[in-house]
Amino acid sequence: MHRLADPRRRGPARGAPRHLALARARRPTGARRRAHAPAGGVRRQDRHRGGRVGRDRHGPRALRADRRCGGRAGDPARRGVRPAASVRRGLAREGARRDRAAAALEQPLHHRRGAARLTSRALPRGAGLPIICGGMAEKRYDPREIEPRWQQVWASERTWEVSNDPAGDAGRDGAPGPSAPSSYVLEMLPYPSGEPHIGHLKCYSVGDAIAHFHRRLGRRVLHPMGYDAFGLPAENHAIRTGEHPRDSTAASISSFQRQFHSWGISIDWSRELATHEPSYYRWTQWIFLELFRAGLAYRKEAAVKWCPHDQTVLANEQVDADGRCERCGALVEVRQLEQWFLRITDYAERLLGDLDGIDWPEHVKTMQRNWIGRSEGAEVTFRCEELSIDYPVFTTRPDTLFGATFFVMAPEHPDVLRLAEGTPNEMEVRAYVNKALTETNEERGNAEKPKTGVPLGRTVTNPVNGEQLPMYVADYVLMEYGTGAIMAVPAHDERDFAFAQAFDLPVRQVIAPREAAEAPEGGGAGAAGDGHPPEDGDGGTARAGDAQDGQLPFTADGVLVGSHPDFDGKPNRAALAEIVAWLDREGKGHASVNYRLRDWLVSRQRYWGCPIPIVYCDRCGMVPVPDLELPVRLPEIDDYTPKGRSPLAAAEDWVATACPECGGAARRETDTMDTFVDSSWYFLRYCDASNEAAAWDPAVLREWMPVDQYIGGVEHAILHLMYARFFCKALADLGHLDFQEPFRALFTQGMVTKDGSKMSKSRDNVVSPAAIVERVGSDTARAYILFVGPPDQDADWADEGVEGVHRFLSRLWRLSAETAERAGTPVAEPLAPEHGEGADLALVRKTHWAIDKVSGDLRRFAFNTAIAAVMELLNDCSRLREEVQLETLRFSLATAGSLLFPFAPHVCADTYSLLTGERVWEQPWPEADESMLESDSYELVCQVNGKVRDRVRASADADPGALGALCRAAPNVKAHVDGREIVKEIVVPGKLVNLVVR
RNA sequence: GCGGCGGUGGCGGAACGGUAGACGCGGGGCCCUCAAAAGGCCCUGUCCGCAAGGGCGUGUGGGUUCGACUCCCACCCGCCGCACCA
Repeated sequence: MHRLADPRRRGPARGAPRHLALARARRPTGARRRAHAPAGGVRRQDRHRGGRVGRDRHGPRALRADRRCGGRAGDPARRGVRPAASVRRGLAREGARRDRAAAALEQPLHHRRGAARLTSRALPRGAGLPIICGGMAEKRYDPREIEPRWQQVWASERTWEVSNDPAGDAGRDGAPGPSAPSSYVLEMLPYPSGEPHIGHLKCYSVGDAIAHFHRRLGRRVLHPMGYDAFGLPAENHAIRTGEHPRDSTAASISSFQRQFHSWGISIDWSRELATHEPSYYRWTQWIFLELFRAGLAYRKEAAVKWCPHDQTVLANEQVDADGRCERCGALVEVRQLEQWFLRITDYAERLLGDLDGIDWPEHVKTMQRNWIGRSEGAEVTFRCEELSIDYPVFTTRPDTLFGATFFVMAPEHPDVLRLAEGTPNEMEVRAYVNKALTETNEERGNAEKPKTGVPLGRTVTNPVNGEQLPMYVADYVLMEYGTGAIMAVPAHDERDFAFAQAFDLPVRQVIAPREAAEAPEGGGAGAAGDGHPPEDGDGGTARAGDAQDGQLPFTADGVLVGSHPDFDGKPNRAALAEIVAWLDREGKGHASVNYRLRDWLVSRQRYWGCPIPIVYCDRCGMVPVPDLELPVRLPEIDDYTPKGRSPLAAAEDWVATACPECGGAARRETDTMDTFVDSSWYFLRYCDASNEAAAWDPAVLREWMPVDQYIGGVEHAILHLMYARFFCKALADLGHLDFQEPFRALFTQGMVTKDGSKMSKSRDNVVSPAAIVERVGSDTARAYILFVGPPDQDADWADEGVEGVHRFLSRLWRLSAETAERAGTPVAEPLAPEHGEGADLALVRKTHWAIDKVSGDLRRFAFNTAIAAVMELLNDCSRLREEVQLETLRFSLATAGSLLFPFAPHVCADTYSLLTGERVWEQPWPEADESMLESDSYELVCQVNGKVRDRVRASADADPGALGALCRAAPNVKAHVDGREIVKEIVVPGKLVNLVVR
């Protein structure tokens, strides 16, 4: 229920010395107060101001006790009934809070008396005496005063903290009861490098709006924050400047903390974490070992992507389409190295299938599906008789097996040199392989490039017909996909066709377009051209160099020809399944599914990352560090310069250790983990952030997980989101979690651009959030960024638009403050005449309309239209201010503040408090009165042949016949009908009437 | 090439198949002022018209419908992701 009474409802006048409370509530702040601030107050503030990660935290229990001492014991009954006493108490509390908050503020003392009290807060620091006109002070919206004041309240009261025990928060004001549903609202944790940018502001503005909305819908909301603190930028900075990554990271983290506070984001700071703290990465290491023990983390030598600039290997996902390092842009090389991998491919099928059950944007799901790249087909074995080696190949087109005319292997294929050995082509093959391996992805990975390759001088047997196919090595075949070898069917594959043309190889068509195949013998269907399809047997073989009149390669579906009597004439899709079954029976192949997804390479030869907790012992091999010895701490080193091996190798004392199994001399693993490992489980840790005995307590996780709403940029659509999903599934399989998907719903916010292009230092178009907040306040900045357009789309930053939103907030504050002053005592339930009529009714209706509109818009992330609706409401308040009763105005303005609170919390907390004496965040979300959403008459649109010709007033309960008559009678309708025959009359009650005339 | 998203005033953007352009910016006019800032009021898709009113308008061309920004088909343009994936 909406706490604010609809002014139409009359209640008994509240007695009570509210004015006393008011006087305290309004007591202006002053610099002198700081000196006299109660010790308790100061202590509380200090506890929060630093906010350094890893500081001593006071547990929830201590916190609750603290609060009770303040006489704020629970009052569950408050939600239902609202005795006047509670109003008084609330206001008294407000006064005390303001006193406490005052300590941080600098206000000239002479602003502290009498009629100027509102003004005193409103004037900028250092301004002279307020301008008094007609006994009423001019009011001015001053976010620089308002925002810190409310931030202080939220910080000192730890307003946004939630306990893991559903009963644990029951004592606090506005807190939902123990039976309240929980809600986990999470924005992707920031990477602390430098200062927050405007994209952070957008992301956290979206998340905060959702968090506030959920809270006020009565849910217990978990809304935590942390820092993804390991990573290359901090390390590269260290290489340049010598500053320890820990120091530059700490500086950046405190800058993020400061700004998050100044933005007024409602964060539960008691759960703050940073992934570089031993108390966190201890559990990252534990998870790694769990995966290791389960065989999901393993070492293997492989051709891996190597960044020559960062001197480290990269995950496939960290190499962009041009073959460049995602971080530094250097061209990536391929190296054969032994590295750590996580077996994400084991989860490919589930990662794909489970996408169907989560509420994510379609384009993100699509990206993940593409990335997993599932292909169904068959694995078929080709045998090289000379060397007696079987070569399985994967194909999605086993229906074209009879059209295979050659066989190609990737240059990286381990057998290539062996196959060529002793053949006349040996030297040529060697040269080709060397060249291919040193080429960049960019040079090699271009489909437009002419096909190159070298014959291996060997053949393999096509299992379906025993034919000998010449073998080639060519760089268009990739080692990473399938088996690194393919059967080539030039007639039905564009790449094979191009290769066949370049090497003048046979092309044999085995699938013909349906219509051509069905055409009578010798008929001029022409689709397959002369000589195609072949009559019988293999008459369809031609040289690729022959004229093909553009018919080949033919990659569409059709019917089989020239294959095998059992299959010829059948549609290829049907034949495909039969051929696979036949291969299976004959032991020559079997159905198979292939994925583009590769295992996740997680080791990095860098310093600033989580150490891999493995020890190498000559006797025992790879030995995991025992759980009790975790964390394996990152050692101190002096030289971060990349040398192609991990900088940790230089820390000799650290590397040398005893084998946990045999006690003998052993060496530590010196690689660190990819930072994406750190961020693949942080959302679990928030739930139980101070647990020192385990990464989490599964019972606690049950309370919060999975995340109800996850928010972040699309740039993480593949990497982070895929890895986090993988971790959940793997940890669930190991019995540590009882859910499969970490993020029930996902929202991806668009970029913030300036003048249409991405903000960047080189373009010199960076808008700094700190500067904006300094100039116009965080409410304006946050509301603007949500107002400028749909949050999932890119938004262009325009300073003029910011001014517009600032004007809006100014008007809201000013009108509210004036109204509050005019009305005198703030009342939680503004009283007004029993009924409304005229302007009062209109404004009350508009208010309920706004409640309905904003509620609906919030549910669908349409923040821009939600804010627009409040603007409309305020415009009406402003327009009707002289015509409506004071209580109506108070009701509408308070509601406006209530609805806008999720987007502009400080100013709304302020106006709501001025008008009602209440704290808006403790109020339930308003509910629209259905009966106020429709009026008893409306404007009926009158159309003739679909064109609007007139508008008339219609009564809401008029029946369709009456509406038709009303329309026909409308003057301008008459003019357009003009004696013509009305052939049809469409009546849409509540909307319009359309007359069809001839 | 494949997949996804989008194309509406001078600009950002609104519109369950039912009054296209909410809200904001920008622009114009006026009020307040000695003046300005701030604020307030009015106008603002386009063309014709003194007006009433009318014509034209949501990338293009078709279609469905009493009625289409919205649904269907074909195309053009832009952005994003993937791409020699067998």
